[in-house]
Amino acid sequence: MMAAEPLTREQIISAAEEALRRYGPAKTTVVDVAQSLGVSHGSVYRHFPTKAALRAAVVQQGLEQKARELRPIAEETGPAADRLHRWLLTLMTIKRRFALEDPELFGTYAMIDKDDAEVVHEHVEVLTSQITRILEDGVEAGEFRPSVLESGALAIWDATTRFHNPMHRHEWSDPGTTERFEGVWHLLLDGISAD
Amino acid sequence: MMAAEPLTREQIISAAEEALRRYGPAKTTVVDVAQSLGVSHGSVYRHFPTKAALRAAVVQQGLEQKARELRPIAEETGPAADRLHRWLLTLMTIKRRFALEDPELFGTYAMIDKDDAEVVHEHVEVLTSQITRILEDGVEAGEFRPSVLESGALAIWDATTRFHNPMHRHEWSDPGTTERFEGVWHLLLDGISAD
DNA sequence: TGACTGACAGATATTGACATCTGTCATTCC
DNA sequence: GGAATGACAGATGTCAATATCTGTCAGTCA
Repeated sequence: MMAAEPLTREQIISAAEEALRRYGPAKTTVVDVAQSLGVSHGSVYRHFPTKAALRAAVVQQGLEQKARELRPIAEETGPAADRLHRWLLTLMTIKRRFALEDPELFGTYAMIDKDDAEVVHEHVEVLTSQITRILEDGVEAGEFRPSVLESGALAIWDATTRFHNPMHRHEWSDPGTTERFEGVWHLLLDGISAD
Repeated sequence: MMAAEPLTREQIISAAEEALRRYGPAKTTVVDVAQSLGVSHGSVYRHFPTKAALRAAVVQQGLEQKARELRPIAEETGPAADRLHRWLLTLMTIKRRFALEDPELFGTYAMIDKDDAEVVHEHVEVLTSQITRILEDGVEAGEFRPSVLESGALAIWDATTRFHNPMHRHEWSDPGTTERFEGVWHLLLDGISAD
């Protein structure tokens, strides 16, 4: 009918995100998304091969945004231990706030499957490389043991899973969650061994 | 009709466990359980107020059994670090084997909700107290920092969640899981700080 | 010609009538 | 009288008919 401006991939992702936020993953259809853009759903399929691919694109964009928020902390200068502590706390805070403020959209993130596996893997790589950056600074400054560069970033990621993995979201409202995080943080920093 | 031997709570739990193992949580009914015992389902309700309570009892018994398998390691004598390492590895192995060999029954454990919250909480307490036992021995022997007794056991539990929490069972088949566990273990033992 | 449409087939989800299950309790049995 | 039964009401689950959605593609429009 008309084509004043051609439909873009970004517009579709935004519209899909908004729909997911409002109706949740179970209720949003690609016809809904198309309608909110004033086009037919066929046009959406010009840009995304499947509905799952569209959903993955929404998740990817969201995760990239989260990584961008964390990045400044990783790139600061100053004591590495303090930076890492704040980086982890911020990660936790971002996820918790997201879970609370946008439960439907967060639910979309939580129900990842094989289609999103690549997206999630990428996200973990980006974030662990931010951790690695802090660890490198710490090692250089003599704050951290050099051997942590081996598998330290992923180990820190794994050890704090309970506090940032969406699967654990229902435990985040338990009182004492912050204390438990601090307990893990202490262990990560100092270990259990006597020096 | 007849009452040669009175029905016991334990018999019901065993029958329910067997039914859950064979049919899974979705398909087993309390009528099934009663039938396998040759009684009417009314008799089951004499011992358990609800089906959920029966399920919780099955889970509780199973968790107690798991704790019993771990206990010898916690009560050994010898280097505490090695014991803790083997204790965690054994915990991981028990859970992984259970998930593999009895997927239906394991699924029952994985779908915990508020009814089982108390049971799970108890289980965590029992296992963290085993960890505490090892930590105490380690502190006494001068192997571990005394301060780990504060929140160390729970912190170790939390930091290894990925490797023993049923929620993460789908990640256990990833290659590299053992390496990732060892990475976390290393961090827990030594921390990231230079000494 | 290239962005978009809309009718279409097959897949998926919803609905509502029906069947089974849970939990209760007055009654039976020893 | 203590243990078990089985008929029952309300809750939950099942299934097949029906409606909606996904993904395709021949055709329209500028």
